[in-house]
Amino acid sequence: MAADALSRVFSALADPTRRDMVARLAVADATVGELAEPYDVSVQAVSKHLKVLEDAGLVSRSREAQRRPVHLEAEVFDLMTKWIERYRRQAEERYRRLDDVLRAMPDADDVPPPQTGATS
Amino acid sequence: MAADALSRVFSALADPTRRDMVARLAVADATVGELAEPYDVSVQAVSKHLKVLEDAGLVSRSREAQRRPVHLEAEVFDLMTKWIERYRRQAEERYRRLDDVLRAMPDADDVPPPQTGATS
DNA sequence: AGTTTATTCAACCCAGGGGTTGACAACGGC
DNA sequence: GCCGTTGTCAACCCCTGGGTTGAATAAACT
Repeated sequence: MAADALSRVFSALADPTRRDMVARLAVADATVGELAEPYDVSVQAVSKHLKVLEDAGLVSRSREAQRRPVHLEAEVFDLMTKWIERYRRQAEERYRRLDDVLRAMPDADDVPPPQTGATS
Repeated sequence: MAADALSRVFSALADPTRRDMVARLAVADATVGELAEPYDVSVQAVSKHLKVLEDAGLVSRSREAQRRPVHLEAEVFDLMTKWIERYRRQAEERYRRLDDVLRAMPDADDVPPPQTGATS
């Protein structure tokens, strides 16, 4: 579901096990078996997690003999950081602007003017 | 599930509708009704989405008459960006180091030395 | 007090996610 | 050629997530 790339990346990283895998893959490539070892789940489950990460573009696998070493693809992170930064900045700017407004009118709390209050 | 904060944030943003809400809230606070208007889902569904965003710490609601204006809390973004940047940097550094290694040994492809090959 | 407006709560439905086990495919080693 | 290793596919189970509808709460308006 939610076929778009950004959703897939966020969704992939919403799982602590998968985040941990990413963390470990940042240090070094690894095989499925190696990745599975620390967790007490089946290798199949880990394989599924890897598929999720792969579909999100976070990871690539190169066939090498019967091993399938897993490699972290860090570029996809940009997709997220760009999205996040965009709205973070927007929100911060809005906050700053609000500050300005408040500073500019130090008096007008909420009190509507007693008459002719058509200032929507 | 996955009670940890980071999982909640990633999970919250894994939904396109919720990301769109965040995008709109970056521009201005809004009420539930206002937020619901563009989407063709029930107001209840939107209310649920907001609960998810709130549990993730991405938005806050202040009671004001019978309205519950929704406000974006951008600080939580830091949680994600920190996580992401950490592993992105690590991965990039590793990549750089690999480059160095490859540049340092321009000859040794894969070919193991024909004898006394105990160099694991 | 009664009605309207704004929002949430509760119960339910269905699809998908994460887990399992068991069988299968693809290789390298002997 | 056969066996062991490595990984995936398939079927299944259970639970959560997003959606629905209907009722309940809360506050303003009249």
